Amino acid sequence: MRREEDFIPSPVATDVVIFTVIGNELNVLLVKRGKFAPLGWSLPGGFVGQREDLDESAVKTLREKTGVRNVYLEQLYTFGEPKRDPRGRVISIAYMALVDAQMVKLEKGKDTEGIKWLPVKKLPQLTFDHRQIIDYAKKRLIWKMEYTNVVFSLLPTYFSLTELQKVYEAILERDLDKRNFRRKFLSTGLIKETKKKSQGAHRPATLYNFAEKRLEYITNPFGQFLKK
Amino acid sequence: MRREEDFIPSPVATDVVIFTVIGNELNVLLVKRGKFAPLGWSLPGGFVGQREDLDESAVKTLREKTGVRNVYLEQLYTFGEPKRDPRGRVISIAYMALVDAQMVKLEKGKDTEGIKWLPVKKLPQLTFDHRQIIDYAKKRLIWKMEYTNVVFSLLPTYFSLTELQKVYEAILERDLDKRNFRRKFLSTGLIKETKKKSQGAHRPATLYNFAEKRLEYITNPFGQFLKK
DNA sequence: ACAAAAGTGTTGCGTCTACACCCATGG
DNA sequence: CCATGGGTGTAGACGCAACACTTTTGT
Repeated sequence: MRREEDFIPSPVATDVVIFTVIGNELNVLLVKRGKFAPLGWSLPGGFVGQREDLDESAVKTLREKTGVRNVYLEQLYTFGEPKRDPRGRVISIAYMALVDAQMVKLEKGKDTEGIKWLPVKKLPQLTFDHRQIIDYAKKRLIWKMEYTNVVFSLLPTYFSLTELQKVYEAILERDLDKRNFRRKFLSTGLIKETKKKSQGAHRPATLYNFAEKRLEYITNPFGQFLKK
Repeated sequence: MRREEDFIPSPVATDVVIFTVIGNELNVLLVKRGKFAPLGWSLPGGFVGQREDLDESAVKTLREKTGVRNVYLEQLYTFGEPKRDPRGRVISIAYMALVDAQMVKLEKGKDTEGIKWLPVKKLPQLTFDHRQIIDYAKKRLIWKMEYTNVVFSLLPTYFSLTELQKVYEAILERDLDKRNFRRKFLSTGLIKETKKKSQGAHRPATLYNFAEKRLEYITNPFGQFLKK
């Protein structure tokens, strides 16, 4: 069925789009390649080991760059256009991870000059097809925000409804109605009121936490989760 | 970042879940491996060539087995569990294709004893993790049926509303209300009435065709496309 | 007392669901 | 004329969008 020459294997890598929300903006973690060409900002990633599961490879990248584990991680898509890497063919399995920025300590690798959160709306030029991968990841994230409770990965354990709403607004890039948002979210049963209150200069907000920190599809009622 | 030994590349293959609807049932195309172990029913697939795009590789498999081209084809997910293939590590990029069974002429490959449509609800034991791949593909298909017009790939150019409904019912595995189905589908503007009529023993049905044979997300109104 | 953020209900509109009978044709 | 599948409308329930003021706290 296939020609013999075709059986020569290609290197396989994983690249991880790590998102977080900082100050009302969606940010992505990028590393500046400083040692090997092509230089410039890239997604963190690495080759998949011989005996390594694909998810493991992505988890390892995530742990090496951010120090976090046990966060939301999802396989997105596999990019394999033969010329996507100018140095030779590499097939890349893209992952998306969602983290609470407060939990992250950025750790520079030895091949990299820098590692930084950059706002998705104002990205510099990126190496390879990484811009395309991020665009795809963002679309998927928007979808997931509307139909699932993935948002829990972007927030600390205790949070106010306003903080929750701000995360949605940052990612959907539109304002939501406060009363409708609260009614809708509370009716899902995904979050529980706690006895804690926020502290600060103004009226303290009731803090909530998630009933279950695992991915749930919102089927109540069915239909788009958030309209306006 | 990665250990040297990890750079040894693994073979990469594509496996294609080819669906069609035959007689009110969703079917999948399987080949019976007759030459090389492990013997038994498998998804059609092949290794990705050195200079071959991933989509191309899937298209090639599809063409070799069914003779069709220009049908709906979508990358699904990449399976890479190190022991998924007992002969050694193979990373497999799964695709889903949708075809109109009438357009297909099954073509036996030289490594295969047989090639056959089998109903998804009563599959025999499959080799590797192919059962899992089909289960995943089916979930994705159900989703796409509800939110997009992918159904056009499963039907001939001209079709009646009843035929259209039967395809939905086969895949969603539930009955739909005839009046609601018609109203809903017609209101999307995705199909056009034609002057043709079906022939047969009873009252002739008006035949329709698709306004555009490209994938459209149904955003009218937003929300689940088909309830009951 | 004032600034700032938290919190709270109602109404109108549109979409979805459930449901039963007549129509056109071939045999 | 009968069997078979094609084709049609309405009413009630429910979810969604729009909208503005009061409360609580720290300073």
